[in-house]
Amino acid sequence: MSEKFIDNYLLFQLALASHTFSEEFYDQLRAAGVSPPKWRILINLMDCPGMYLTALAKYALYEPSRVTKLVDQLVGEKLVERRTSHQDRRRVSIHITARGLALVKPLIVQAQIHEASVLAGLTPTDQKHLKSILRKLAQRHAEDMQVGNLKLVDTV
Amino acid sequence: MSEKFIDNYLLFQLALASHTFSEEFYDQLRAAGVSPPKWRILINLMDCPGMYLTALAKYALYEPSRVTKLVDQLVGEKLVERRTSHQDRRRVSIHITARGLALVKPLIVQAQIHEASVLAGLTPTDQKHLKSILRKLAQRHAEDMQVGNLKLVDTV
DNA sequence: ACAATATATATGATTTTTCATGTATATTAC
DNA sequence: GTAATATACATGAAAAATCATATATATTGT
Repeated sequence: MSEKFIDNYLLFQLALASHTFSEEFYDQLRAAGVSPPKWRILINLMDCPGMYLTALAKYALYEPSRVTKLVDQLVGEKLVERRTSHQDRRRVSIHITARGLALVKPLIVQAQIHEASVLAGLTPTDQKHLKSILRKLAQRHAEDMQVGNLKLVDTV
Repeated sequence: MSEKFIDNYLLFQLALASHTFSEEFYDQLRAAGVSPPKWRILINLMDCPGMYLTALAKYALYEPSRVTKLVDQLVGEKLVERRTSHQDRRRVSIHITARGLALVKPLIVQAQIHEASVLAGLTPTDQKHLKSILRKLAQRHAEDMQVGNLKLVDTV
């Protein structure tokens, strides 16, 4: 029972929880032929269609140059498309296609079922506390990344 | 204020929290010339010296073949060493060297200071709840991975 | 004891990811 | 209006990570 540093170190505890449950779900994703990075891009575009590439990168937690390449692939599969902004011709807004939606929608259902199975391991009180605390922690990301006041989409 | 799927999806909330705070600390690590994967290996060996490679992989959340390569590098830097087990000659136990300890110890202090700064954003009650819930969630990893009854070290 | 199977780690090819830099457009300062 | 700077995204070389498989040793069943 010797107490290890790791076991009470918040960053490790968060990484462990995130890793454990994400890998569980990623197995389901891969079975459906979707790589985890593609899922992360598609689900963010579902929530916020037409997001600019940079905003998408911040929300999906990837570097912009990586998102460029992921989008290249997704465009090749006709799951998303690029549109150059007319307001600012440097910017590219990314749109999920009907095909992309058709792929991602059933996965959202699976994700919700899986999430429920994870939460089922906690008491209802713990469930509420966890979500509430994670929301508070998320505000720090918004501040650090200036995600809050970021221009997200191409409003024509 | 439209509620997005992502913002209330546990796996994303966990990934976001983990990513945000880990990246904060990784900046400090890189400033000290230590890559995040090397830190993860070293800190786990600090907690449990002589761990077998497979056990180390499970605790550090990496695939065994990746740990082989990380250990190769760390051996090259004389931060760890490999020892073949006499009980089971397939197994390799990894030991942190004095040089490795000297490198990692000050980083632990930095990690604790950083962790405190993260927790400072929460009320004491939330802090307690968060750690307690994350411990409960960690049990699932132990079960899934059979980390609990795994033979960890080379007991000579 | 022997064959068949399983486990621990390593290896090398392939794929991903990162890092530094390039190109185009926009913004700011003068 | 022009030069200087900043921003958005893309590109390509380099580094890292993954995947399938190899090798060595252990374990199991007969």
